[in-house]
Amino acid sequence: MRLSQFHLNTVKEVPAEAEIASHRLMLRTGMIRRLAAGLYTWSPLGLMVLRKVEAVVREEMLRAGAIEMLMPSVQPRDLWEETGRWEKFGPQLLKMRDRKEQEYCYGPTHEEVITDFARNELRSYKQLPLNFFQIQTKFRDEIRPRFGVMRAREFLMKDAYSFHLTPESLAETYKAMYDAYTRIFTRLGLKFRAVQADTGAIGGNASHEFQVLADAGEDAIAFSDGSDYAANIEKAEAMPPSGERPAPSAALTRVDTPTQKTIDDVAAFLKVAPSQCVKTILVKGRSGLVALCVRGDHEVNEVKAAHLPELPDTSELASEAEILAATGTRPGFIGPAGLPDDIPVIVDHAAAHLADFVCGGNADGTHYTGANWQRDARINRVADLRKVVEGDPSPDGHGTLRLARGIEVGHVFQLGEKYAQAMNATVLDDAGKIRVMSMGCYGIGVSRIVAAAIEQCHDEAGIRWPEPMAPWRVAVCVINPKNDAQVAQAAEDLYQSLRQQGIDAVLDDRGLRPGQMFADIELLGIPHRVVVSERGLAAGSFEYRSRSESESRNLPREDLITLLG
RNA sequence: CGGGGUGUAGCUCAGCCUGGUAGAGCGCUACGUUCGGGACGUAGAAGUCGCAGGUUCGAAUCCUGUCUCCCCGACCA
Repeated sequence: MRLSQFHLNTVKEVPAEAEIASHRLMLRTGMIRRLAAGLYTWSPLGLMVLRKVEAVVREEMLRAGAIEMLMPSVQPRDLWEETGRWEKFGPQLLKMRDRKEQEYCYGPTHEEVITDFARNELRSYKQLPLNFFQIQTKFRDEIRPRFGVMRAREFLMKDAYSFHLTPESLAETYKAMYDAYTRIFTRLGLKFRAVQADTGAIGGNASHEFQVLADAGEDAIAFSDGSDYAANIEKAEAMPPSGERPAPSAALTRVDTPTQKTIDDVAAFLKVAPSQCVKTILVKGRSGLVALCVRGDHEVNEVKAAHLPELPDTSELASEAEILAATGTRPGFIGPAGLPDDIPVIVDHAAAHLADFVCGGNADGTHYTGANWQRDARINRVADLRKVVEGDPSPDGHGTLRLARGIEVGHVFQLGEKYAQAMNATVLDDAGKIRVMSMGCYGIGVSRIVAAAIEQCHDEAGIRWPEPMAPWRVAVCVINPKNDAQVAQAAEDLYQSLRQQGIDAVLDDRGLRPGQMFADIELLGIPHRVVVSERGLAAGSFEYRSRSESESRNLPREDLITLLG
């Protein structure tokens, strides 16, 4: 490619609301342009990168035995009614009507369509297992799109869906996908972790997320420093403290805490550690309110709470009015001691291990000190309710947990029979018996990978692409081609011979001043730069500089080609 | 969904409080000088001030409505 014939439009300024590096750099390089909230146009430059990612994903999927197909982005309502997701998916599902008033949605995912395809196509266990994948645009009407293509509404996704007769076969493909994902992210040159993930409302046996490590990540992940244990913080198990709970030694005493509503305020006011306090949160249960108790220095893990039999799949905080009606007091002064009998008290392991603790007094402006379980406060159930924190023991018994931020770029999932059952996707087994198929699904956020890579690989000057993702591997820059036909010709020759050797090179023949040209090439993150100038020509060499090095070196043509080849 | 902002030239923004017919920087066009780290000079093109209504002699500016986009919150008592 010659840049003089390409469309490149780099800019110096970006809107103040572009907060994170990847968003800013994608705008500055012109890779993307915003069309509306969460909708972006990929410019020719941006598309080159997107296609490179896509190519790696496709190659590895094919290598792992998956087969590609393409499904419609617009999907009819009745399919979604079959799985109950027309309602259940919520407002993220973009719904629309056609001229006949038929209802459709823009596909946020394709389980329904593929399952429909499979039930029509597949008749016999002999056809299984099969793993179909597609790479296409999907749409989710996010509450708050942000960070450019990181959390866009429309995005490019690779989704694979596998079909099996047995759980063993599913597990096998799951493993193959896990390995393929590991290869994909490794090939792309990203620092990532595969972490255990919550299977959520879908259930199923196993699920892993692939997280690119970056401070701007929206997910928190926990990993052990003594083993390869890693999990999304939603999933990471908190181990119960060892040993017996200490015996009570203090008397239950009501103290005035007129304005102290938060744990930090109460702890500071009473001069105790937050870890000696019990935090009580009232949520809406399946019937009536439910009290969740964690230690003051811990936080409730919503996802774990949602697994409690007392709570619906998505729990919600009780409103102040509901709390007042149920307990006669306001948020900030709720505690397990003396709570009305009809409110179940569910206590986290760590909180249940406390003795002589501080908790809300169930009367405005008061707390208790010296509270003790059983003697003063009821426990209906002890459970793992909290988010793990740095320094917690690893659940696998090896090492302690550390926390990091991650960007979820891939997710593998054993769905089991959920969708196949709902949509009656069956085959005959070797005994001629009708069997519901087992399914797995495996997603990769292709467009998100582009942003995640920039998040991980950039510096002051711009992007520093891992080679497999760079729009071009090598930029040949010409200094003052108009003044010297020999220089222009030498650059042209070099460019041609690089191309002939299969080296992915671009010729910057725009005739810009050097400073401007170099700044652009660095902003774009081209891994290798070669400068062709009168000076170098006279010396019989080319000036080479790697994007990751601050010094350039002069190389004769042959050495240069060897280096780049 | 709640709160707060925002919308002015292709882009990034100022002007609005205190009403008098629109500005800067970048970018763009032409010419000249310059030419190895985002050059300089001269001249120029370019905006129904988001939209609708109102107040006023007069509205980018004040009022009402509406839309857009952004930020924060929507679970830590």
